[in-house]
Amino acid sequence: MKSRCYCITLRRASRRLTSTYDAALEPFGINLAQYSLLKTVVRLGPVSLTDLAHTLDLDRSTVGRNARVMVRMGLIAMGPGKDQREQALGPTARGRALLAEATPIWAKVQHDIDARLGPGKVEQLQELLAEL
Amino acid sequence: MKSRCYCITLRRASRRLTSTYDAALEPFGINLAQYSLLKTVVRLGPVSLTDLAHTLDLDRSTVGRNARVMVRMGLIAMGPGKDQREQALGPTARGRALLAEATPIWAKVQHDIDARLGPGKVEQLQELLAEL
DNA sequence: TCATAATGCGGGCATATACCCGTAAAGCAC
DNA sequence: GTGCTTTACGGGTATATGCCCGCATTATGA
Repeated sequence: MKSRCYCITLRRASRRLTSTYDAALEPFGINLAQYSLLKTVVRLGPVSLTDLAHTLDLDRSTVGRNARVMVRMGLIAMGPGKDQREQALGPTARGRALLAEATPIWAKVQHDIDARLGPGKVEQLQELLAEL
Repeated sequence: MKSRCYCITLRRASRRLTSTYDAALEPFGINLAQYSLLKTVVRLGPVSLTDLAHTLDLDRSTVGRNARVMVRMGLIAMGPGKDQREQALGPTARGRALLAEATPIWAKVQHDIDARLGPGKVEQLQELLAEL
């Protein structure tokens, strides 16, 4: 139980919290990682895989594969980029709509966490995590 | 960058910290998840997959697969359990030896984190993570 | 005792994630 | 302009992780 390994504690918390978000997003047919990807794609407009990966702090190949799944879902579209080699990712209409629908639920999860931890705690947590 | 999603922040921190531990353990040919599994198997002696999964707060099938990799590595052995259906996992001599070798390095990583965050911060972080 | 329920696993399926290698395209240096 | 380097990807390989289903075994209750 009480593994003193900081990393194990962190990983466990990450899994648990992820599943909370996943459960909340489940009615929309997406999970947290996909929600995050979709939101970023909407925010950055047409964006290359490399830039997206950099923004999300994920490996490019990871983003590429995850994006492909969402292309299959019809939430994201891949078009030609500035180059012959570059892919430009953008949201589809359905992607935008889904994001708009899901965001209030996501916000509720965030709010619930705020409420559970109490004022200032989330900021404290974010700061500590940033220092890691 | 500043994704305000608490979960994304947490996941990112988890990935980053994991890669720190992974890098430190790399000379031993194992990663953090494997180190954690090995340590728990050593601690619990002969233990079933189900109990191990419960202790690690992981899905049983995940533990089963991860353990299989370590059986291939010769660090863990699977034997008959109390039942016909139960598998008993235990460390091999090599597994024990590797754990003993790797633990000081793991401790150094922990210590470095302590030093980086400053006194009390780690406890604070652990508490916050536990409340999630 | 016998049928039903619970337990312990394995395997299939899917996502998430990273690293490495190869290919194609673009940039640069001379 | 030719050749080397950098950039952008795709695909292969591997681990991590969870869920569901099916099978075998054990426990339970009528």
